[in-house]
Amino acid sequence: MEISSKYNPASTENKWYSHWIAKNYFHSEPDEREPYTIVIPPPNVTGVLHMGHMLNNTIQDVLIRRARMQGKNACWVPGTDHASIATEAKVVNKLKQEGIDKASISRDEFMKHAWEWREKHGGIILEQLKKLGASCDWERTAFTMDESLYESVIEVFIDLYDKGQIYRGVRMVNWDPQALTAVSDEEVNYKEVRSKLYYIRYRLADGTGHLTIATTRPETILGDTAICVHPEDERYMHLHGKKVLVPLILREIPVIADEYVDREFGTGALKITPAHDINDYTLGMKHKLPSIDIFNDNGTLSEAAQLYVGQDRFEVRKLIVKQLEAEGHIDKIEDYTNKVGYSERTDVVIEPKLSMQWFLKMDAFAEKALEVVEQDEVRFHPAKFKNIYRHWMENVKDWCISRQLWWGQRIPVYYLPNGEMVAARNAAEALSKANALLPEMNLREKDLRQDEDVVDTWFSSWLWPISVFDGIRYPDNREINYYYPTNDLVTAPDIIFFWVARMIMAGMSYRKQIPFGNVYFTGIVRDKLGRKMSKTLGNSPDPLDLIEQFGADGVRMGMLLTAPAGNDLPFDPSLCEQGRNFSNKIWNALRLVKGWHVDELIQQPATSAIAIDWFKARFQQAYTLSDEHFEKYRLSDALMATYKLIWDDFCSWYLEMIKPGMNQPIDQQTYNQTIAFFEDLMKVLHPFMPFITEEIWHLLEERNQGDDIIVASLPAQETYDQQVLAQFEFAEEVINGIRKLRAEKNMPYREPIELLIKKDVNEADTTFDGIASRMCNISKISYIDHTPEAAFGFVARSTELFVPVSQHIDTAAEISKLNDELTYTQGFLASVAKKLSNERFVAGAPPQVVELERKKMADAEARIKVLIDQIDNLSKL
RNA sequence: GGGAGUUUAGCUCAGCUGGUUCAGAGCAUCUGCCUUACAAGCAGAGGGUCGGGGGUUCGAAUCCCUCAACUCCCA
Repeated sequence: MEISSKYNPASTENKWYSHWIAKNYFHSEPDEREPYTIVIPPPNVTGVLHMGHMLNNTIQDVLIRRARMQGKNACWVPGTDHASIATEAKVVNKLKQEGIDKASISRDEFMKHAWEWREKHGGIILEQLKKLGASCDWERTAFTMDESLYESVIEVFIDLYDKGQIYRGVRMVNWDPQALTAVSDEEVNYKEVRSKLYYIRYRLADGTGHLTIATTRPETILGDTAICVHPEDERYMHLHGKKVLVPLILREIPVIADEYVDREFGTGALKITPAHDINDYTLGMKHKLPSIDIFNDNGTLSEAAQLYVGQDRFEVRKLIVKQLEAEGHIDKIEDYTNKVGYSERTDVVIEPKLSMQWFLKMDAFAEKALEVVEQDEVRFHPAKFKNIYRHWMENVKDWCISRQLWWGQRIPVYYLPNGEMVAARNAAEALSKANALLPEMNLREKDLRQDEDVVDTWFSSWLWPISVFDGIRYPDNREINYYYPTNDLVTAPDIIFFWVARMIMAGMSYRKQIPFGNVYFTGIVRDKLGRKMSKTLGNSPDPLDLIEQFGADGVRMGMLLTAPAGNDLPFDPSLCEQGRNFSNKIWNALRLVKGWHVDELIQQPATSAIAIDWFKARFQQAYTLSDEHFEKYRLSDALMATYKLIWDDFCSWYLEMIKPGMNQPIDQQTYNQTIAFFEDLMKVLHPFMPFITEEIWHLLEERNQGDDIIVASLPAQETYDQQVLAQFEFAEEVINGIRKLRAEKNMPYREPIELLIKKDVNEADTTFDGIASRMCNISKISYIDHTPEAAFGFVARSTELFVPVSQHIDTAAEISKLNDELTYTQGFLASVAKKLSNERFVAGAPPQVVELERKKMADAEARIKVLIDQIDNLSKL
C-alpha cells in the first residue's frame, strides 16, 4: 500500500466528517441503552467561532465521543440563542442602511426582517463547529425562537406570573441608551477609566456662603434633589436643614444628613440625584426626596433638565463644566480613576435609570439551586467555583427579565382598560381570562393591549436543557424522560450566573431535578499579554485559519493540552504545533508498520514476545491512568497520559523493540499483535483526535461497512502484569546508562559493544537482555564475578555494569564522577540514618514509613559499597 | 469597600488527607546526530531556597499566622 510521506489533515478531515454524517452516527434516539447527554451552551446566533468556543466545544466533543465508544447512547444537542439585543441591533443597522427606520415599520414587519437576517446569517457558528469535528446531533439543532422553545418560554412566564413570582415595578435599572433597553446586572461590565473629579460650589439659599461637593458627573447636577453630609461631620453641622441652590438652574434643595456619606471622599458633601444613581436612589427613598429624571431614553437631556435639552450626556458634561467655570462654580478639577459600567451588548456607558420593568423573584429559586450544589448533586469542576456560586446565591437579587425590544418572546401580559393585567398564551385566551375577571365590562379583543416588551434572552436559555426536549410543553414525553437530566455541561466561568445558576433553578423548579450532573468550567482563552480574546481587540486568531494550518486534530490537542479546567489559557498559536507534530508522529508510525512485509513462516523472536508482554501491561497501566483523569475531569492530563503512551512507550520503545532488521520480514504473530495495539491506541486517542484516528483505523486494515472507529468500543480494562513493568524499568535504566555512556565517550551506535554485568547469572533477571542488546547494539552480554580492567562502568540500581573499551580511559575523570555520586549517596545515607536514629521518628511515624526508611538505608549502603569498589579498581589502573 | 482564588523550572501546569535526596510533566533551551517511520525527527544534558518572613512537627511545597504581588467576582 502506498502511504504518502506527510499526513494531510485537510482532505482527511472533510472525508471523514462527511462519512460520519452520511452514516448518521451523531444522531441519537431514545433506546434501552444508558443515555449520555450534553446540551451545548447555545452560542449567540450572531456570533462567529472564537477561541473560547473552540476550547469549549472540543471538550464537549471529547466527552461525547468517549461516551459513544463506551457504548452509551450519546446525544449532543447543538443550537443557538436568539441574542435579542445583539440581533436586533444588527437588524436595525441593516434596515438603516436600506433607508428604513425601525420606528416607521410595524412589529410584524420588523420580525419578518429579523427572521430573514437569521436565515441568512444565523448559524454560521454551527457550520464552523463541523470543521472542528463536533459530533453534534444536527437533526436536533435548536433555536431559542423555534416554536416549541418560544412557547415553552411563554408557558413558564404565565405559570410564574400566575404564581405571583413575576411582578412589575419601577426600579433603577441598567439602561443601555444605544440599544434602548434595560440590561441585567450581569450584562454590565465595569471598566476602570481615567476621568475627572469636579469640585462644584452650591450657594446657600440664605446667601450666607456656599458648600462644595465633588462629582464625576457634573451634568447630573440638573437632577439633584438634595445634598447629603455625614451627621457627625463637624464641618457641616451648621448646615443641617438649610437649603442650597443648584447652580445654573437655582433650584432650592435641602442639606440632609446620613451616615451613608463617606467623610473622607471629596469634600464630604455628596450631591443626591435619585433618578440617576443607585445609591442616591436608595437614599432618596429613605429621605423621601423627589426624583428628577433628566435624561431621555437615548441619553440626551430631557425637558426636566431645563438646560441643554436634547443634547447628548457627554457633550453636556463638557458644556456644563465650561458654564460652571464661567460662573465661578468650579473650585477645582482633579484627575480621578473610577469604574464605569458598560453594556456588554453595545459597549456604551450604562445609564442608571428608573423605569418600569418586569422582575422575577429569585429567593425561592435560589434556595433549592444552592442546596443541590452544596450537596454535590451537581458537581462543579473545579470545585472552587462552588464558593463563587454560593456567594451569588446568598446575595441574589430579583432578575430584571424585560427588555425594550421586539426580537424575542413577547411578554404575554395583556392590560385591561382598568389597569388590571392578565397573562395568557394569546389574545383570545387573554380575553376570556379578562372577561372572567371583569364579567360586567363585556370586554372585546380590541380593549386589551399586550405589553410591548420581550423577555431577556437568558429567560429562554435557562430552560434550554428542558426545552430542547420539549419538556416544558410535554413534561412526560419520551425524550425528556430519557435524556433528562443531562450529564455534563461545559462552559466558561464568566457565565456561571447567566445560566449555570439559572438552569439549575429552572431544572429544580420545572423538573424537580437537576439539569446536569457535572459542570466543567473551562478557562478563559487569553492572549499572551493576558487579555481576554475579543473581536474589538483583534487579538484572537481565526480558528479556521488555525485548523487549516495545523489540522483540526492538531488544534484540538493544542487547546486541550494547555487547558486544565478552570485555569485561564494564555493562548499561543504555536501550541497547536505540538498537536500537528503529534499527528505526524502517529502517521510515521503507521508508515513504519505498514511498510513491513510479513513472512508467515518465520518464528516469532523471543524479544518480540517479551516486548508484547511488556506493552500489554504498559498500555493497561496508562489507560487506567487516563481513565482516572477522566473521572476527575482532568482532560489535559488524560490526553497527556495518552500522548506519552503513544509517543514514548509505543513509538520510542515498543516499535524499536520489535522492529525487524533492515529489509527483513516480520513474523505474523508480532505483526498482528502490533496492529492490534495500534488499533487500541487509536481508539483511546479517538475522542481527542477524531480525524487522524479514523483515517489510520481504515489504513491499518480493510474494514467492513460500518466498522468505523467513531462507533468502535473502547478497549476493555484488564488487570496487568506488574512484574514485567518492574523488569522493564530496570532494563530501561541499563539502556539509558549505555546510551549515556555512548554519548559521553563518543562511541557511535554503529559500533557494537560488549556488556559485562557483575552478577551471578543464576540470580540475574535476563528477561530483557535480548531487547537491550537490540536497542543498544550490544554484541554480547556476559555475567562476571570480578571487576574488569579497562572498562567504563556504571551502576543501575545496585548492579555494576561495564563496557570494555579499547581506547584510553580518563581514569581521573571517571573517578571524579564516581566520587560525586558517592558523596551524594553518602549524604543520602546520612539523612536516612539520622532519621532512623531519631527515637521520636521511629516511635511516631507509621511502621510502613519506618520500614521504607530501613530499606532505603540498606540500598544506599549496598550502592556505596559498589561505588567504593569501582573507585578502588580504577585507582589501581 | 466586601468575597474568592492564585503564587512551584524560561513558559503552562501536576504534586490527594504532612513521610523516599521530593522537588515532577509537557513545551522551550543547550549538546551530539540527515541511525532507510519520522529534522514536524532521534539520543543525551542543564535548569527551581516551591512568593517573603515566622510558627507547629521527629519531619513542611503540603498545616497555622503574617506580609507582598497578581487575578477574578460582587458593590
